[in-house]
Parts: sequence; C-alpha cells; structure tokens
Amino acid sequence: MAFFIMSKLIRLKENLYKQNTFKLAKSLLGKFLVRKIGKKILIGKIVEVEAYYGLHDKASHASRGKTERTKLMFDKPGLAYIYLIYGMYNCLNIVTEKKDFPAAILIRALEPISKFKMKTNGPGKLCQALKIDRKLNGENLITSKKLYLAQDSKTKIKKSQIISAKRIGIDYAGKYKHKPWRFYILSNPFVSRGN
DNA sequence: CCTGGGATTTTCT
DNA sequence: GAAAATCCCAGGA
Repeated sequence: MAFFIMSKLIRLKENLYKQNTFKLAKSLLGKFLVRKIGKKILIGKIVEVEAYYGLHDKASHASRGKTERTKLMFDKPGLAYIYLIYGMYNCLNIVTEKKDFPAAILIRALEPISKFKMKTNGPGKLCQALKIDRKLNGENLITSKKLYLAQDSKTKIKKSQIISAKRIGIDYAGKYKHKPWRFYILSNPFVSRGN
C-alpha cells in the first residue's frame, strides 16, 4: 500500500510524556497516532485534544476519586486510558503527570494519513476507525507494538495555529466547564467542531 | 444556525 | 436507578 510522502516516523520517547499536561496536549497536535494490527498499519495525525487535570477538575473522571475504572489516570505517564462512553463508544486518552497525580489527554480528532473505512473527526469515531477498544486499556505507548505516538521531522505546528477552547460534553462540570482546555489546529477540516 | 431525543451498557450511588 | 469526556438524526428558526 502506498503511503503518503512523509519522512520517517519516530516514536515519541518516555521523556516527552513527563512534561506538563497542557504543554504536552498542545505539542501532541501534529503528532501521529499509530495503530498496528498484524501486518496492517493505520496512521492518523492528531488535530484536536482535550486536557483533564487533577482531582479538582469536575469534568475529569478522577474528580470522584480513584476507582477500578479510573485508576489508570493516577498511573504513570505514557499509558493509554481507554473507557466506554454512553454505552457505545470508546475514547482514547494519554495518561500524563507523575504517578498518583490524575491527569490525561483525550484524543478528539485525527486527520487520516492511511486509508480509513470510517471517519476520524471525533473521539468515539476515531476509536472505531482504528479499532481501539478497552482491550488496549493500560497499553504502554512507549513500548507497545500495537499502539503508539510518533513524530515526523517535517511536521511542525506553529503556536499561532493552535486554538484553545472550552471542552465539549461536560456541562455538568461547574466552573470547570469554562476552562479553555481543548486545543485544536486552526482551520483543519478534521476537527470535530467549531473550526 | 440551533435544540432535543434515542441508542446502549458500564460504573457508581 | 441515574449519569455518562458521543454520535446521528429530526425539526424549528
């Protein structure tokens, strides 16, 4: 299968995941999500993310404490936290911050690089397109053969191209619903909404 | 442009 | 038993 003209993809290293959640969230824009299934490789460029930060963030699953479901948010950075939402869709998050500090970055939209059968302009949809489900919950993106993040030396997103906005679907979160913790690439047609 | 409801099932109260 | 980090479709302005 012919891939697009693109310089070599290099997997993101452990150190990168150790930076502050908000810096990391912005720096993930323009990076690539890679999913390997047997010999098949599916690749998408990250164009939209949201940050969920700390125990006080009422929009975060971690705000109600550490449970069987949310314990990964309290784990070490670089793991995948995948959960089922509304009984129907999976959502993929990257765990961030030190162990015991709950935070994660939700991957909300991808620009397709390989050919997908389904759309990737939403957190539930991109998981369908890349066949990501809870079987991959806890996958270590630094070492996993099935799921990881990568960068290419050419693709750089300028600061002026990064938009901050309110997060989506969290109207119950009190004052935290106003936090501008959603980040996306200006004018990118694959952003889920508001572009 | 916007609002509202239904699908579907796990998780927590 | 209610809520949920979604999506799609219908209907109204």
